[in-house]
Amino acid sequence: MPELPEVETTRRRLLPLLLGRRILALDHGDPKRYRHTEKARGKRVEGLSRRGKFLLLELSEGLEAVIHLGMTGGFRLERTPHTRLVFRLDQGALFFHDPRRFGRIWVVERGDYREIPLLTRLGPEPLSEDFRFPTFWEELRRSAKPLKALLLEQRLAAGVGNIYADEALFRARLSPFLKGKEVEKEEAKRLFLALKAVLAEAVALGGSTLSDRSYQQPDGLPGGFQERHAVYGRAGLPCPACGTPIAKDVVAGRGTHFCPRCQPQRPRPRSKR
DNA sequence: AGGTCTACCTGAGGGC
DNA sequence: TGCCCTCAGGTAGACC
Repeated sequence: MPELPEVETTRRRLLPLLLGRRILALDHGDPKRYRHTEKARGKRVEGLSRRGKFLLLELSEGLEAVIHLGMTGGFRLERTPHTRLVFRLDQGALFFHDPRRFGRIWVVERGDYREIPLLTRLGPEPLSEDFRFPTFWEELRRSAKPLKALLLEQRLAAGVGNIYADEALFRARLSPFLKGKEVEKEEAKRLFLALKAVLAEAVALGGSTLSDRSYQQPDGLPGGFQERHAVYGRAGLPCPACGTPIAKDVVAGRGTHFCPRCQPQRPRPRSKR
């Protein structure tokens, strides 16, 4: 599932293919999912950035193409059976592949995100200077929601999805069930640092490619972070830290993996006396 | 306010 | 072998 590291890797690989190119047209037959794409016709690609899980393609004449990969979206150099949209360029083409069709594209006036409310509600970029512990801690302690739900909301940090939420909680040794307001400052600090570390490491390895290979780069290259997963997709397998079998449960409606021993359900029982 | 459920999609994998 | 069922998850929205 494309989360921050996968989207960032996609951005880096697409950059040389798109920068300076002119878009001849975006071809598709699905105007509900791919909005106002006619506006991109004839525009030049001036930049490619990322915000959370959104790719932002800066176009000439003050336009912007906003792309969300959904669960299975990605770019390919050749047409696939699940190509949903084609970027026809002055030199070559790029194929938007998306078996489950959860991906979305909007062409808008630059910065006009009225049709994309989530994009305006995103919290800070966890790998940027904007990600600051005091704000993180203030938001965390105000909420009665479980940590897993908070991480998926995109408010504490933009771009975290199911895989990296589970991996960050494991690294911070915090239960996904623990409520924000039950977290102590030291624990919050661990989570803050774990998020940065796990995301940075995953970006450095090109993200995670799962066994269904739904996520890969345009040239077919897989990511390398899946081999570092400590808990995600490892239910029943031994915890890399203590050997206890990894548990799987549902939190916030999502499959959630954790080590019942390293991530106890209650905050660290403070030793009395 | 938080929790839970459903919908949107389709391929993969388990069970029989 | 083959069919049926369930699951997976990013996000929105309904409802308790």
